[in-house]
Amino acid sequence: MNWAGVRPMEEVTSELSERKKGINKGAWTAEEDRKLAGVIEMHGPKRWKTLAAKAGCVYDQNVDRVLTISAGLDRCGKSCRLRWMNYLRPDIKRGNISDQEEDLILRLHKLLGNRWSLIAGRLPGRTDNEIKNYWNSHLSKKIKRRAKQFGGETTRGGSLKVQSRKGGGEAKAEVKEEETSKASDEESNINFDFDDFFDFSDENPKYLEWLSRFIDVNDAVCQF
DNA sequence: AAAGAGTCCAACCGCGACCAG
DNA sequence: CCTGGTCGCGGTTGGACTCTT
Repeated sequence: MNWAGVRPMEEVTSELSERKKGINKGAWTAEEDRKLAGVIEMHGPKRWKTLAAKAGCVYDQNVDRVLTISAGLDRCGKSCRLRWMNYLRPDIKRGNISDQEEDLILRLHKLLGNRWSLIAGRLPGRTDNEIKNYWNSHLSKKIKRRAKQFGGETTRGGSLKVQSRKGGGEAKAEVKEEETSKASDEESNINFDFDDFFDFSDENPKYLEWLSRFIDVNDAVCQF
């Protein structure tokens, strides 16, 4: 292989981003998916802006050189990240939310409010977007129906709200007594009730075993 | 069969936090 | 300390699909 005239990755990256004036929007095509998956396979799911520019390049990491350049992804880094996180990731679980998962979502939402990423973190293979959509399309209605049915009585304990921490790094749920998450307030006639949340007395053992894979119940109780 | 209403979900947007220079 | 780039989050939107009339 003759490397003469083959340019370093950094040079190509900056040229590609220069070239890109129009950013593509809307639904992703199979070709875009393939390009994005390819470039993530090589570089890992990070530096999304750079990845978007690199997609379309055939890159040999052994020699840090670009072998060929085809049309890249006219997508912003944000869009690439979202596509990967919500659709392309290999560990994504497809299919319907099970009853057990639904129950866990309900419990976690009571505890955390609209902290979808935290909730998703307890449900392997499920994305925050998926859970958020599921909540908005199924569960919120279900709860409203139930509340109507039982005359709005949804709580018997004190309320606990979770500070919303938008953006940045790993999620740290800071539990605070006074906080206002606009969205959680909306549903939050549903106040958190420790007794209720951790009351597994009527659960069958099989479910508890499943649940314990995602929540260390003892740990959780101790934290409060 | 057609039109309107309702539902679902992928994708976009705006914002705030983090971090390197 | 400040600033710009980047990332991740929750809210919202819009189009495709399904259901109802």
